[in-house]
Parts: sequence; structure tokens; C-alpha cells
Amino acid sequence: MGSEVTLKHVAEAAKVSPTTVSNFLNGHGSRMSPRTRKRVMRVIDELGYRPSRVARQLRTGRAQVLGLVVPSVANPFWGSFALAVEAEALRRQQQVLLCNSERDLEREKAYVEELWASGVKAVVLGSSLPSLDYLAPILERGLRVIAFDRERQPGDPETLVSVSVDSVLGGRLVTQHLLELGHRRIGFVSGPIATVSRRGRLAGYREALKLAGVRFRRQLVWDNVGSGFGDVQSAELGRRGMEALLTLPDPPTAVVAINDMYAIGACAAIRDAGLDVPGIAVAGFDDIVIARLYNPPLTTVRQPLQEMVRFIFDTIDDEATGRHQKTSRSMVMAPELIVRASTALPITPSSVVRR
Amino acid sequence: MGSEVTLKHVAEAAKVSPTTVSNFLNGHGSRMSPRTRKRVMRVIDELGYRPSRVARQLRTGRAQVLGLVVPSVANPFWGSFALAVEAEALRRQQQVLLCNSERDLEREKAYVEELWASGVKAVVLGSSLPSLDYLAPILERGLRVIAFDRERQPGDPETLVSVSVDSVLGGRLVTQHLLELGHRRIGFVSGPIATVSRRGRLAGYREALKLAGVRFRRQLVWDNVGSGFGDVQSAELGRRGMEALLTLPDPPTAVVAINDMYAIGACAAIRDAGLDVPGIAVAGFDDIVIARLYNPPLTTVRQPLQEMVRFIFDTIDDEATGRHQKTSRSMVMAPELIVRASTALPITPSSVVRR
DNA sequence: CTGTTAGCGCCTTCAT
DNA sequence: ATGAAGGCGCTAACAG
Repeated sequence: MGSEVTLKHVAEAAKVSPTTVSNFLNGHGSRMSPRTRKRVMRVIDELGYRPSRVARQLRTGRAQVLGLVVPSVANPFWGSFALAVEAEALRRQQQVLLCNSERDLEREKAYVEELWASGVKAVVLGSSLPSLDYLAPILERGLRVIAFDRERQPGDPETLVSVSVDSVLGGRLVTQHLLELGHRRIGFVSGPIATVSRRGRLAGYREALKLAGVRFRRQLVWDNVGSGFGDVQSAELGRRGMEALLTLPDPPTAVVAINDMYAIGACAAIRDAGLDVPGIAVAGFDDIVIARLYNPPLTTVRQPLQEMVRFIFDTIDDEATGRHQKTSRSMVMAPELIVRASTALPITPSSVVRR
Repeated sequence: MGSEVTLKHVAEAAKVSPTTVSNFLNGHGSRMSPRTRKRVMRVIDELGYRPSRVARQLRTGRAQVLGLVVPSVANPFWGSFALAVEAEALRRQQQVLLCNSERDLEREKAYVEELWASGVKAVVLGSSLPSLDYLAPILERGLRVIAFDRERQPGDPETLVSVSVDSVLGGRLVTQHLLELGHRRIGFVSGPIATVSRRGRLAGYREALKLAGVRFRRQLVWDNVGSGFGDVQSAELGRRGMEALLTLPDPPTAVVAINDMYAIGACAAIRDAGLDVPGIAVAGFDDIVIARLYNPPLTTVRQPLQEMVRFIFDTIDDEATGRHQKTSRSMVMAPELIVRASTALPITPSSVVRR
């Protein structure tokens, strides 16, 4: 039961030294006669020996584990992201330690430290809070952190890497789309605007309004400062936000939701109020799989997940080998507006692309 | 940079032996004078020392990591499940290593072995394949495996533990519901029926038909043996399946989808065909968050996630301490039918509960 | 109360 | 082509 097969056992059974077995394991098969190699191979197989990752890591200092911190995999966007990261990690023989921060600073911090203590050398940090100063000491010790969905901020630690879409542009694109359709009272539904990307999306919204000469009205922005901050209930929050906006004396005719889950909640609220979508137009963010399949299909802003994941791993490789040469410290990608029926009007402007 | 602070450094700086520091770390603070304790504490803080989990694990053999293998977190059901497991693990000071098997046997197997090699002592295995014989050798060595969403099978290894809902009952419940509404041509949309729970759901469907005296017709079951088997595209598969069923000379008037993602895809297909839901009734499984918020809200079968997660951890605790006493090797929970508008009829039978 | 000792399983010079 | 020795950072006897 407790007697695990170790390298030593293999060596004894194969009548060779531990070194030889180790050499075999580490691809130095050429350093021994074909006969010995065969024997070692056979014994390993017979005993069902698996080298201990723990011991190996303690010895070499190298871990083949990647940390991944996301707000919550209950949101399909983060689920898909986690899946994409894991798929790429698998290809590179790495494991992924998944952590759900629930957008809680303390929890995020605890996780990052825990990961570092576990020997993890690189952490992908999803949608993080405005200030990542708490990372400074741990970055200095050599942890590589790639922030995802969070554009690089002025005061950020030097060695922090960022990958994200241009969230301001994203916010501007959806809002302009709604403005072009003729909407003038456009709501904004979100949880607390306490991440960089959320701030960006809101800023884009305001920017678009300004460019169109529409006055920004605070009461059209629902950001639920009251309750919790997790993504677990994001759809529920979207619903509540929309309910609140609908009770305004002058309710919005269209609404920008902070992400697709909120948008779905908003749609439900609209129906519950006896209205319909796109009678009130709704747009989201992220283009989760369900967005296209919702009824009506959701207008949204897509993030180029695959490319972003590729950049993340290029960065990790890059820093693992030389001294961050090929890849930059900040990658901002273009968000793509996807127009669907949830923001349709009787007369569809010919300028927009439908899918 | 590479110079990490170790316990030894702390000991030197605090002018005590490594043992004392170790004792301090492991809660044996009482084994030293208050003065020493204070000093140690201060030095640890000043140096920013964090004990190496790797070394500790190598030494003690204890890991604070739990393995979690699911088909794909891109499906919100598994996302929610992963979140629930992680939340409970966090409470018990454990980390979770997340792996997406994509329902691929080789991949699942590779992950389990990888986890074992990493020193993981317990693995939660989501929705696994009919035969888990490959686990036998690794179970004998002491790995604890808790299968989730997979009822215990006759030939299963002795020490395997199972938690699941009664999937046959679940399949029967939805199907009977549709039958009660008067439907007689009821389709079944699924990916390959290659897991225990899927087989169970289909068996329940057939059982219900039989009890109602309705003949089972193979062509009403779409199980897409052709293409892939991941959950990534489950909604897409649902859509394709429904499309196929709609082209039958005698298309179904209602359909049972293997899960909510498939159901959502099926709904999209129905709309694309110019029909509507519940004009064709659609029911799913799992009660993902979005089910309630879909348009129309989806009838589905709920699994008691919280209780199941609790059982999982009770089991782990149990086996960790004594010799599996309190908990059993097989826990089958009751699925709950949730009736919503996606299976509504003009006249709603008064016997069903609405939410 | 505190220190000394002996490894956990593996990799890596350095010899042979 | 193979083997012996040392140590990664930590804990757990066992002494003092």
C-alpha cells in the first residue's frame, strides 16, 4: 500500500545503479548499452514505476505546472479560457493549477502566494484588480505573471506582462453601434466597476456618448456597489440591474451589459417585465458560446482567445529561455463587434456585418 | 533572483536551529519560549520567507492538492461543479489541479497517472467512461478515486467510490413529463452514448416510453457517432442533432437533450427551422445557471451539486483518517425535475411544480 | 526548551 | 558504459 516504487527499486531489480535509471528517464538513453537500456525499460514497465514529480522538482527546481487564476469558471467565458490555456499547456507537457479568485483581492493574493510556494514559476492572472502592487515582492523573486484581460497600467511592476483586448475600444464599439441604430437612452449594466477592463468598457461607453453628443447620465449606469462581487451570480446581477433600470421614470431603450452573462440576465428581466428583446436592445461582451445560440442571438464583443493564449505561452517560453526578447510586456488586441439579433431594428443598417 | 529564502536562512538569522523554525511553522509554537517565538516570527516576516511546499511534501508524503478531472469546463455545468469543489477544497486548505479530459480515455488515463506522480492522493473523476479498469493498479497503490456523475458498475474496482444522481430515473422523469403533456413522438439528442450517465438517461427514456406503451424508435435517437466527443461543442452538436431530427418524414414534437447545452443548441435549430419552442418541446439535464434565464426557460433535471460535493469531501476525510467507515462506496442521489416554459402547453397540468 | 541527525526520491557532477 | 556521493528544503525522531 504505502510502498511506492522508487528509482532505487528499479535500479536494484535491473541490477544497475540509480544513475543509469535516471539517465534513462532523462533521455540520455544513449549513455548505456542497448542491452541495459532494454532491461531498464522492462523493469520500469513491470514494476509500473512512475518517477516522483515532487522529488524531481525539489532537485531540479523546475516545475511543469502553470498557475491559472480566473474570477470564476462558472462563467463560460472563463471556462473556455481555462480550457484553451489547459489545451496549450498539455501540448507543452504542463499541468494547470486552477484557482477561482471570485474577484476577491485577498483570495487572489493568497492563491498567487500559494502557487509560488508550490514551486510554480509562471502564473496567468485573469481579470485582475486595478492595482497589482502586491505582486512586486514576489515578482522580484522570479515569479512570472501574465495578466489577462487587464491592460497594462502606469504604475505596474516592471516585469509584469499584460495581454488583453482594448477594452475602451470595445466599449466604444458596442455603444456606437447602438447609437447608430438611433438609441439615445442607453443603459449600462455591470457589477462593481473595480477591474481595469470594466473601467475601460465603461470609459468606452462614455466616449461614444460624448462623440455622439449624447449626455452621460449616471442613473443609467447600474453597477451594484451593494452586493457581492463574484461572477457566480453574474447573470443574476444582470437581471437585477436591468430590473432597476426598467423602473426608472425614463427607462433606457438599449443596454450595454458588462459581459454576456449579464446580458442574458438582462434579457430575462426584460421578458419578465412583459417587454421583449430587441424591443429593448441588449449587447454583451466576450461572445461566449451561448451568445450565438441565445434567443435572440446576442450582439457582443469578441475577444480573440486563441491568439491571446498563444501570446501567453510565447511569453512564458521567451522568459524561460533568454531574457524576454521576442515578446513585449504589453499586448493589446483588437476587440471585434459581433452584431446579432438582440440589437436588431426593423431597418437594419447595411453597414454592419451579420453572423 | 534565484536565491530563495529557506528555512535554514531563517534559522541562522534568528540564531536558532532549523528544528525550532520548523516547529514554529507546524503549530508547535508552544515548544519554545515566547521570546524565541517572537524572534522567529519577526525574521520570517522580514525575510518574507515562505516554506517550500515541494520539500514539505517530499518529506511528509502529504499533499494538499486534490485532482479534479472533468470533461470540459467550457460546459457551465462542469464549470459550476469545479467551482463548488474548489470552494470546499479552499475551506480545507487544499489546492485543486484541474484537468479537462474531453471525454477521451487516453487523456483521462494520462491525467490520472500524472496526478498520482505529482503526489496527489485523491482524485475526483467527472463523468467517466463505462470501464474504469485501468484504475485498478493505481488504486491498489493507494490513490483514492471518487467518480462523479457515474453510478457504480458491477465490475468496478472495490475501492472506487461513486457519487451521482440516478440517471435512469432522471431520464424517466423528463420523458414521462413529456408523455403526460401528450407527446408521443419524442426525440433524444445526444453525443455518443459512451458514458454511464448517458446510457442511464437513455435507458430511462426508453423505460418511460415502454411504461406508456409508446414504441421506441431508433431513428428518433440522434447520438452522432460520427464526429468528436468533447463537450466543447456540445451546444453545436445539439443544434446539429435537432436539425437532423427535423428532417425526418415524421419529426418529433418534443425532444429530450442529453444536457442543457445540447438543449440550447436544439432550441436554436428549432428557431432556425422557422419553428418555435415550446411548439416543439425541449428538455435538458443539469439545470445550468443559464437554463432558467434562457428564452424560453428550460425544463431540466437538476443534480444536487452541493450535497454531492459535500459527500465527496466527507469521503476523502473518511478515508484519510480511519478506514472508510461513515461513508459508503456508492451514493446515488435523487434527480429533480424542474418544469419550465420550454415544455409548456396551452393547458398546463396542475400536477407539476413551476419555478 | 532547543539542537543534532537522518533521510524523503531524485538528479548531477565527478570518478572509474 | 556505469557507479558513488552529495544535496535540493524540509520534518521527525531522538538527545541534551
